Amino acid sequence: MTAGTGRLPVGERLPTLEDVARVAGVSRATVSRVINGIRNVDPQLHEMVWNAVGQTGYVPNRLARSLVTRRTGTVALVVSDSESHDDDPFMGRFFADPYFGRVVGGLMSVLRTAGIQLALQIVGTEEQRTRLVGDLRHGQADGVIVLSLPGHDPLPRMLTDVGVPAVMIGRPADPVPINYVDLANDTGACLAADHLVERGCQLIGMISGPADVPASNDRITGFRRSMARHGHAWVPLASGNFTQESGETAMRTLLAENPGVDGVFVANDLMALGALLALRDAGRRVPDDVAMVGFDDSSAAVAASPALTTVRHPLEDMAAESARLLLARIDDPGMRISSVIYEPTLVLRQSA
Amino acid sequence: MTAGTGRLPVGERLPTLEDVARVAGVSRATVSRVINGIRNVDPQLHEMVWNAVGQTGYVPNRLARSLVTRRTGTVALVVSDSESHDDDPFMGRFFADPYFGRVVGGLMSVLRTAGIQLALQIVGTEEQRTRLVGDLRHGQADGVIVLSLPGHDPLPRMLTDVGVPAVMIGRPADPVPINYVDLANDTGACLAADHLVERGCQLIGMISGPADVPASNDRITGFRRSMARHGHAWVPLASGNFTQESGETAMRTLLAENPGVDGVFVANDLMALGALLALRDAGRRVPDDVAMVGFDDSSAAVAASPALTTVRHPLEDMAAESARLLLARIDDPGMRISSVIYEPTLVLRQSA
DNA sequence: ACCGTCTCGGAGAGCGCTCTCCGACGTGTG
DNA sequence: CACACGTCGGAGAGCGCTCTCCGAGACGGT
Repeated sequence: MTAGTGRLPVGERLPTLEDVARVAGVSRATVSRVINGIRNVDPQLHEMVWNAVGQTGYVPNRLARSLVTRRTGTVALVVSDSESHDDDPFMGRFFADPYFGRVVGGLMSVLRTAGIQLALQIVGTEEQRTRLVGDLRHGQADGVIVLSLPGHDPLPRMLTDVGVPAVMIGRPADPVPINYVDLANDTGACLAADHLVERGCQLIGMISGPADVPASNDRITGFRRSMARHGHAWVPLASGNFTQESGETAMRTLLAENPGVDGVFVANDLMALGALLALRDAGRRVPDDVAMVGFDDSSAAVAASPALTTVRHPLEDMAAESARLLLARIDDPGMRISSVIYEPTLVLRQSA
Repeated sequence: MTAGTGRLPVGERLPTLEDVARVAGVSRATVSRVINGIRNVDPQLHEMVWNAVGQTGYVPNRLARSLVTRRTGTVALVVSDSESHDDDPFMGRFFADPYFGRVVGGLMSVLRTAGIQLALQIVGTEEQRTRLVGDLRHGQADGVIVLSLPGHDPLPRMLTDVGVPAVMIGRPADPVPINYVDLANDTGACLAADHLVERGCQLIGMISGPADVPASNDRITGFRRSMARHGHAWVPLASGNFTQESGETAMRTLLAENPGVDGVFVANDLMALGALLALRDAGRRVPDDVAMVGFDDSSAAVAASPALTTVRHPLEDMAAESARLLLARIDDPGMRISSVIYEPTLVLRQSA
């Protein structure tokens, strides 16, 4: 606990372009040209200007610049949650999940080299959504990365309607002409199903996420399709909400309804962790009695015991790609809308 | 893959204050007053203005407003890493760690209700640091939350020198007159030591983090102090870097050098996870042969098997508090510098 | 010697907003 | 009836920057 006054540089006006111009003995325009490296300026003036910049300690004011250039050097990361409202504890869970961090990490790996900062926005209410779109139209950010949460979100449509450069991570629930980067979730589920079947499992169940999340839904359909191909028209299914607890509960349900289950595909690693607990409680060994395949290849997968065989989700790469896509889109607004789908791979460990 | 033109509202200029004024038949100043709810404006004009706003679909331009008010409604979250440089893979690890997400979640819980957005900045190089400070002086953000990484970081000092409102999460390595929010790491370590001793452990070791991180260092000194008080002047120590792998390695080292170890305090849960693996490999049961206490109470702690007894680190609360502190500081720049230290608690589970 | 042509720097008009004046008007007082 | 006083809206000067003109000068061709 130290006391202090905060030493505000009261009245100490920061040097402006005008000041630099005065010191260098040229006009504002010339300084601006030099600073922005534009065209042919006499080398001598060029040097005088840089000297003046050094002398005054001038730093351009990004705000003022943005006002006229309509470029901010900022990309917004909006976490849109159309269902929940302001103080929803759900958001806490969301941020604690590695998903968020991995996305941010992937985005930043591209953005930071481009010198662009990420502005995090959470929108829940209708009003916030409208305000966000309004701000974006004004060029508050050069573009936006949308992370869509459960439910049918009106935001993607609103964004495309006003022509704001946008890229979604994860396919939008409703068909919207928007760039997106996604994982072939169905293929991933197929991988899991194939592996469990090849392993000799006879009764294979699935623990799914909420059906209204496209990614989750795709995993279900992919799994069912693959299982059907292997001659299992019907598969036992229990659903959770991607949390560990829900995975535990779902596993118990599955076990109760299908005591003979000897293989299970869990739609994300966190739920798989919970499922593992439930199996242990039930006295089933993994993988001997029940084989398990997770999804995401998160750090939880290697931390689990037994370590989880899981479908690898290259989230960082996808986030990085979405950043690249957005940047390209910003540079060329006429760019046609395109999306890139990543193929998942199966990572073999001990659980199956 | 859909094709489209991106529907830019070319030439469709957004309505400005001027436009609203024209429609309402008043002056710009009056519209501004109404929009900002200032002073006594004739109720009739008041209504006319709001009608005009509705008619035109006017949305204030935050940039333009910020330019004159010197307020942006943005707080910067800077992750300062004085040691590493641009493409350091370390950052990837950092973001994937729940630490980052928990901090963001805590910050946002406060900021979003205040209608403030978070701008994420990563600064590695000297140049980036200077630029950041320059931008901040210009009011690019109203204040900044600093997340300090390993090493002695010059950023806190730079920030206070120019009088930018700033709050650190985690005590600065060097004494700097800056607001910060921290955890009583030493107390937490004492808690762990006391518990292991009370449990009857005879030879208690520690797996620490890097010594140059203040938080990590405090855990070491706290642990040593408490152990000394219990009559153990010397304690076996192995250090890691907070990753799971490093925890595994450290545990092996500890085991090799002190085969009789029957208790271990691990400076974070992630390393504890690794240590658990190493112990299993070595055929030691937890907690029967070796008792273990972790630190953080992260999701990894409950996911581990056995579930980890750990020191709870109320990171979300701390982040929220730091946001509150910053907001207060922004409102009242003369506020004296103060810091708040949180007390950790021990969460008992199975590992000890 | 005259006239395009080209190079390069300056003047100045904004970008969209806020906020300080200042003047107009209405009311109460000597 | 003249004057002070208070209320409220408008004019206009910025905030710090960019960028489009435009004019001055240099240069070469006829």
